[in-house]
Amino acid sequence: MAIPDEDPLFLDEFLPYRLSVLTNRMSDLIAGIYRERFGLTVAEWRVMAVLGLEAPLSAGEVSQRTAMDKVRVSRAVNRMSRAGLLARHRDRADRRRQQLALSDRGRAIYSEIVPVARAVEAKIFASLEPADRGALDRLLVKLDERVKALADEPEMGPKHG
Amino acid sequence: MAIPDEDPLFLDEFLPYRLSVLTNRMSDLIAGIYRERFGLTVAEWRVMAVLGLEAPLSAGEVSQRTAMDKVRVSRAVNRMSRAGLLARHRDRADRRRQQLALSDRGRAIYSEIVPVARAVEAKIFASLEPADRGALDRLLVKLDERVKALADEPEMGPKHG
DNA sequence: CTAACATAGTTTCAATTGCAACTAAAACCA
DNA sequence: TGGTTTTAGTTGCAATTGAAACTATGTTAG
Repeated sequence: MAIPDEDPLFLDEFLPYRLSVLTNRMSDLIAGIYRERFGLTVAEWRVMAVLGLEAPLSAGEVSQRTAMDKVRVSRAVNRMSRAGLLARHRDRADRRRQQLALSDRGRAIYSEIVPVARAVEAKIFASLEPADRGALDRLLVKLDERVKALADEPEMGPKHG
Repeated sequence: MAIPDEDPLFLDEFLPYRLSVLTNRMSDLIAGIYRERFGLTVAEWRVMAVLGLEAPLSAGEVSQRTAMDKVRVSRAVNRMSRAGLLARHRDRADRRRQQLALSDRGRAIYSEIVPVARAVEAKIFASLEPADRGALDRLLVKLDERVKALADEPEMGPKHG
């Protein structure tokens, strides 16, 4: 038999699968909240989150800080600019860049959305003891390092190896 | 000031964000391996994983077991059928359904891919002590339950509330 | 039996995505 | 200085996605 009965692979015990399903569920939940209450996509929320903390930033800097590629940032910035949530000024020193910063309206929404984001996070993690949260934090750090390292290995690398 | 300096929200300390970034990195890594070595997408791998364990299944059953919507399953099944990886037979008792099962060729690839999937999982989780893995397992169960519960709440629900 | 409804799976269509090509501006260098 | 290369950000395009409509079949109620 080709089926390895001795050591079957159950998808719901397979950690990458479980992590993916959980994360997608969580993302959908959160995306729904941002969309409904603020008319923002997750990409836009991320741009807002970094600009709310540190501004002005160039699109490239936003890209690094949000782990989103520059196309996604460009589009999020465009929508937000059209919606009057942020201002873009060409950087005088380097006219390829633009300095991005939240507008008053953007900052107002930022002030509203941050507590909501915290509340959602709190609701999600309410099932975890404080010790569990520390553990989760530690695990995520380890896994993230590991996955980044693996992605850089030639044998496992991204794209064609 | 609109910026809550007292309690700033750092994106890289925000758990939904961190989970999302980690999972996307992991997915990209794994997707690359399946694609390169077996010419399969993640959706196809999932279909293969459940059919390798239990067959025949209908598309709907595959959909439940893989947490993928029926459109995605339909397309994965189509590609796999064209590639000769699985056989579809109309269910005699209910001619709307089809019974899906891996072909010999599908089973051969299944036998090859399962150890690879395990090896990738092992590589990713090699940085974790056995106790850590137990902890991760426990945390994922708790979080998944929690997120599912929240998604069903009217106030947080999916789509328009 | 038949009309209404329900379900399995496919297809259509519009939105999202990201790679690659592009434009504009800077940096390098000979 | 002027040509080549690099970088910031945008746009074109093709692939992916999923909601909603659709087709075919099955079930239920009258």
